[in-house]
Amino acid sequence: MSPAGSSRWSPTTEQLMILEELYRSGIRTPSASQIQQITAHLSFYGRIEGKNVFYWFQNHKARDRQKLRRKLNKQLQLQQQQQHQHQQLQVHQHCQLNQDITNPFVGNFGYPPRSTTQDFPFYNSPSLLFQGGAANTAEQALNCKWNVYSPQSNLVEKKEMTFCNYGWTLVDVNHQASSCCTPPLKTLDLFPLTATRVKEDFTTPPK
Amino acid sequence: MSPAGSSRWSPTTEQLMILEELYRSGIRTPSASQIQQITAHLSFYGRIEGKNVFYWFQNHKARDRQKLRRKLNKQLQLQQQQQHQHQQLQVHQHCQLNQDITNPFVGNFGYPPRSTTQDFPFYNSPSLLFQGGAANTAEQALNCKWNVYSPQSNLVEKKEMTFCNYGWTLVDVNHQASSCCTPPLKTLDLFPLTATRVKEDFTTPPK
DNA sequence: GCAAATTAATGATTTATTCAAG
DNA sequence: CTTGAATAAATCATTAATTTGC
Repeated sequence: MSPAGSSRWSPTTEQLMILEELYRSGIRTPSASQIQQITAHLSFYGRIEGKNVFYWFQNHKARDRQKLRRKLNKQLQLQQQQQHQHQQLQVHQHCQLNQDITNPFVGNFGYPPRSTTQDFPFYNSPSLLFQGGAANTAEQALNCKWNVYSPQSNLVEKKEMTFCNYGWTLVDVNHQASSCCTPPLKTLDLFPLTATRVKEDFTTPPK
Repeated sequence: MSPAGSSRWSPTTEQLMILEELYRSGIRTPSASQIQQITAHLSFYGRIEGKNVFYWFQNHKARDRQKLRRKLNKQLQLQQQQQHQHQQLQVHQHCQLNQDITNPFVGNFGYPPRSTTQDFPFYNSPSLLFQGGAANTAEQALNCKWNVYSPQSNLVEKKEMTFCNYGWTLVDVNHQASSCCTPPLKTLDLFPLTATRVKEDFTTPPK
């Protein structure tokens, strides 16, 4: 398939399933640390990098919106056609609606309140300096260490995660408050493999 | 001004002058390594990070295009007004020009041929791990070392630059072909402090 | 069945827009 | 009002599906 590494990443089925599960569970714009965790987790199922995760969510979100827009446009067109018929029947006057039906940008979808997150977005963000340990496929108790370089503080922070109980646990390495949106030393429920919540409709109301 | 570091970067006058000089000299979308070099250079004049340089060029380019577009639009509007007057005088017929004057996207500005550069763009790119040396303001012979982490090769490459003869020289650290657009071991002319070329018009013809 | 040729999906970049600090 | 920062939209480019002729 990929002789000596093809040019672009192709998600494996398992990776894709997990990504979609995360998306369904509400994740849209994962923070840098979330991306790190997701990447670490998914790298168990095949080659993957943080930027792939970043791009995946960006694209998936965008194309979701796109799909919704098109659907709404069709509905609008239908509605207007019906209105038109009505008008022809009722013989009514000038109704030069200035709504551009062909313009795909109709719905003003509710952007989430611009994140005041302290977590810098991925592309400003730490590069992941894996120090091995992730490729250790022999052991069941996987452990994943990496460094996070914060260009803001100019510091390198050590990170570590352990795979246990069929889930990843973040290990507190240097006991300092991680100043991250997710509290440290807690089992992150990023990977609800026991998926119960399947919200197919994520049409959060705009504004 | 900035008690313990204000939230966003403000370029110093010198930094700004150099950035503008670089821009005038033709740089629009600096590669990762260019950003590193520029950042290293400018950090001599004040606190600065790679992302600042990245954003600066992005914004400057965008707002330049914006300015040009507005100018062209005004010209077009004037032209059309004049045409309109002509038409009224010459009493001529249907001339429903389908050019949308209000549409700000008029000029098809010549995007540079999509970079086939091997150099990954900045946000996929190395974070700059400065290892000190840049703050050594006492000595005239400045030396600047840093590491470049490539998420693609998962390798960390050592880099080094030395300030001498009123310019920066890239030092070849590990003797491997840097596989970078600029040949190593050569004085980079990124900072033409002896600026002679002042091309105010960068209207490269489209396509 | 099976490749070459087309088309559809989708990963990766770049540009446009928006927000808010100063 | 200017402009650094962040995000969304548009675009490009490559891979996968699918069709087509044999």
